[in-house]
Amino acid sequence: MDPTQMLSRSEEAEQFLKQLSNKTRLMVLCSLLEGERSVTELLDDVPVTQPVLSQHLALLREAEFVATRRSGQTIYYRLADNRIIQIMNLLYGFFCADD
Amino acid sequence: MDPTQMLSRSEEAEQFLKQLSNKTRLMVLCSLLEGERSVTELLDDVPVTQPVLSQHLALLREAEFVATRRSGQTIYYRLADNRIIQIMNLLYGFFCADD
DNA sequence: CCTCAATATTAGCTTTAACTAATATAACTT
DNA sequence: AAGTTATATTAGTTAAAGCTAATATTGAGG
Repeated sequence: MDPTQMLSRSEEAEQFLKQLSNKTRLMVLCSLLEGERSVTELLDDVPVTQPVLSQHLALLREAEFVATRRSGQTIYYRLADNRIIQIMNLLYGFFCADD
Repeated sequence: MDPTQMLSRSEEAEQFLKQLSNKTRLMVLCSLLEGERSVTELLDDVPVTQPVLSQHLALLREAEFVATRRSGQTIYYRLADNRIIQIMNLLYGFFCADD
């Protein structure tokens, strides 16, 4: 591969991985692997304060890893990137299998 | 999964991903996908200075993502973690396919 | 032994990520 | 309209990652 392209591909991949490299975001994504969840439901699963969760959700939205739908005051999050599903399944196998 | 375990699994996964989340390290690992490489050979492939490359190699060694073998003054690096091969192949598909 | 080539390490600086605390917005409920 | 629940945002601080520049180590060859 030509060097300029190799560099820019690795920068994209770096960015992608960094957006994933956080325990709170991983727990959120893992929870969403099972299906749609409201913020309150996520707060039950993930041991963080509400503002911190909200900040991580904002990042996941900006990365377009997740999408949302509103129903009244409740906002439901779901996975929106097939690459995330693939990576999360791999990571699940590495770190969470046989539990 | 029990909450304490979920947290510790996500911390492990976070750590694992962070060690991967760097363009230089990704280029190194990508190069090593094709086989063993000396530091000098890696320097030809990866656009960084020698000390920077060496720092990233140290991190990859500590993570045990790579292993080394010495031959005279030359040190050869190779992939040493099957999880890395799997993730790199996935990332290659996401970011480098059809080039 | 002295020098050169290959590789590694350390210190200092800058940038980026993540947390806390406080506050804001938006939509139901009475 | 006022209160309450659900969610988001912002400012400020701290900690971690990455770079540059300088220097150290290790092995080979004369």
